[in-house]
Amino acid sequence: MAGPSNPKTLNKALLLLPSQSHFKPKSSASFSSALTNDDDFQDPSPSQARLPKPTSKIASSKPFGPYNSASPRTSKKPKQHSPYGGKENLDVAGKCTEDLDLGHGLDSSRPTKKPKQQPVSAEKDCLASVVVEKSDETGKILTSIQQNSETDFEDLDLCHGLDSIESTIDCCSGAQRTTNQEELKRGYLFKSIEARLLNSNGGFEERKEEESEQCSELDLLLKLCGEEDEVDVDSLTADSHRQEECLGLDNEYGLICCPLCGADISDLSGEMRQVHTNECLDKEETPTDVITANNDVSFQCPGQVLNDSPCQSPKDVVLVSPVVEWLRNLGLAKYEEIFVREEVDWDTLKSLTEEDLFSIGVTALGPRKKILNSILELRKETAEEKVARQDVKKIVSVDAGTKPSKLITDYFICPVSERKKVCATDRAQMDAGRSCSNTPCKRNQKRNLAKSAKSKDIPVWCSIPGTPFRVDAFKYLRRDCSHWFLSHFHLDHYQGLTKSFCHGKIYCSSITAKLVNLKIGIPWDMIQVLPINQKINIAGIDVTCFDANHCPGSLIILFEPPNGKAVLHTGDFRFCEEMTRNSILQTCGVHTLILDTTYCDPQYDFPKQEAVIQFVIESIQTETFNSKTLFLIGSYTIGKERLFVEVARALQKKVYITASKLSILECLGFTREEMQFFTLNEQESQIHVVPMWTLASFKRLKYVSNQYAGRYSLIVAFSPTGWSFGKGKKKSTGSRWQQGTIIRYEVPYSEHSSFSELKEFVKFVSPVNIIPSVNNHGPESSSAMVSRLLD
DNA sequence: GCGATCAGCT
DNA sequence: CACAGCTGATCGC
Repeated sequence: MAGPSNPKTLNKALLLLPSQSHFKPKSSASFSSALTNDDDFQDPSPSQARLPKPTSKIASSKPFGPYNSASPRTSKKPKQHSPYGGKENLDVAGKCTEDLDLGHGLDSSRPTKKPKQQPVSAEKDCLASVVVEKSDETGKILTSIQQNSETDFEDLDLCHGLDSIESTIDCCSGAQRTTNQEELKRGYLFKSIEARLLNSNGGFEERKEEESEQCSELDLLLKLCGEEDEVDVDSLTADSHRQEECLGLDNEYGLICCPLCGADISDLSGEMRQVHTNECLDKEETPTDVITANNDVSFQCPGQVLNDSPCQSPKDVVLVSPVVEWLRNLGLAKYEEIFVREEVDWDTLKSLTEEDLFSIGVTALGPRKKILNSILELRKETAEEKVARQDVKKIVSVDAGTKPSKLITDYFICPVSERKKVCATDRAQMDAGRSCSNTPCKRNQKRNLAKSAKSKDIPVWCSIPGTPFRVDAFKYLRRDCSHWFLSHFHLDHYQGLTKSFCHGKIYCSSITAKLVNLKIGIPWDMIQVLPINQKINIAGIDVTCFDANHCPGSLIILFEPPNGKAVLHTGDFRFCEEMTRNSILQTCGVHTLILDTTYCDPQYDFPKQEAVIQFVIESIQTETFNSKTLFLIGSYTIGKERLFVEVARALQKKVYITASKLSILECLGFTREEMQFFTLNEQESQIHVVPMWTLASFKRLKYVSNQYAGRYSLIVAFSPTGWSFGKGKKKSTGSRWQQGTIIRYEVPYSEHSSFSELKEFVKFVSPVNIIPSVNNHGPESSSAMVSRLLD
């Protein structure tokens, strides 16, 4: 493995852009000359033919805002609230029109929600010291991070008689460290473009080489670490579940055994037992009847003698005793007070989780495990009773066709409170399974097929091996999971999440949490906010989140299950150098990397965001003296904010946003200063932030143009997307399109990693196993992507 | 009538 | 091609 960064690779893209004459912002003269030519495209490119031809329908369309996302063809209802109109406005405006004054700009006296910014713990990481110990005898290198005294020093035992080298992150950051810390202080997202651009010039390159020198020792260490975990290309695409091995716990008081491998799993939480057993099941393909036939459920392993431990007889424990009596039976009378205070009744008791116990004050490991074990028994018994009363066939038919692990799932039953609810989604899935034969409509059959497929196949990149967790898997809601992580608030990741969600807890960043609450209506008590750069424990598994540098609130999540095989899920991310300086990422030793492979192809080697931002700034700057030019900057629901915020900052101009956009921006942790860059008064700015699809076609742009016919004579639109740097557009940093008085730039502003960034990240993480999460249509495409990354 | 979901579209 | 999203139609409750 090479060092954390390769200066040449990093700067290649940056150097590309300024010299591209093709992509240089046109001067005012160029824009003006455009005005004299009324004909269609002046600057055609190979894919021009794909653009829709302008039609005459536009003029006759119903009233809707110039930036309405609806096409003129489909817009039927006049929903106008502002020039932007449309559903987007109604969605949020419906909730907040009263406190949004569309006629005025951003009134500083208006109470604006100002969410606290994410804790800037990356800074802390920069300061964390690194202790590097080197063994002359074994050649083994161990890097351990001292941070918050939470460091696990267990591994240090592996090294003895070592020459200790103490170094700090400084060795890696050098002169840049100060800059980085200052930048971080300004919040994670919006760094000074000026500072960044300075870095992107020669100074940056020189500094990079310097760093490279200084880091050579660290590079060597990392390289050696990498060699310990050599990548086995053959195994890269293997089913991640199969790679999990059963833990052979050596516990002389073994209370509960895995029914498959025989390992003592009494130390694991209920969910972890479920995970363990599921994995054994997947691995060994043990006949399921071993489990299901055993209605009198015990934790006996096949061929094993049941442990006769006194505290594991559920029937003894239950005895219709009240909670206090139950506690006393467990020898945990000292917790009576807590349980009484928290009003834990018998039903509540059965739904308690490890986190609950922690939060009410049962923090000691021993009692906690004892209680959990016993609760598990209680649940099991309740489930048995329920199953005996119910029509078993019905349940079996629902599960028919699912993997054997489904049956094991029932073995380690979910909390009672959750099972009691029959969720809409589950009902839908059950219906889908039942009603195939009685739906004559072709479309219904199709839909049902899709649904039953959905209920079966959870993509490998949504399940975290070794844990009971799912990531961005709301399309695959199932009752066998109660921990649902959401990496960021983009539709393709939260799809399936509705306000009727009742499958457990949602884990996400604070920004995402606000949006999930605001836009979907998920109540706060179903959301757990995850801190950044701080290890926490969820259901017995260490979880650490990092800023993914994708959209605001996006996370990279590190899972460290008890089996020692760490899983790093990138969600959607754009690699940046700061990631390589993160001490936790440097040392966690990733086994499985679930990777955002959106641009996993060498053709996608677009420039750094800073360079693109600078291009847009310069383009606007050259023309802003002309008050009859309207600038449009495309944006997603969330995403691409940095572009227009930096434009506003550099030009010291406000940008116009819609009310709905404002309500979203208010969730994103902008500073008061940054919020001042936005205005709801379209008269106040000639720079407008609009939904991306407004810029998608000239048809729509022409509609905008017509709406502003009196006020603006030229429209310059910036469509920021990584796809502008794709097939047929090689080595171009973007493309320019023109139709009459409308100019559209497709600028390669990407919030996903470029191909070279992906490679660099993979080198840095050095995982044993890679699972592509995008464009992964099966083993073939998956292994193709992986080999490209390792090439 | 409403929410959820899908196909079709950009 | 398809980032991430919008729309109307349809279905079930």
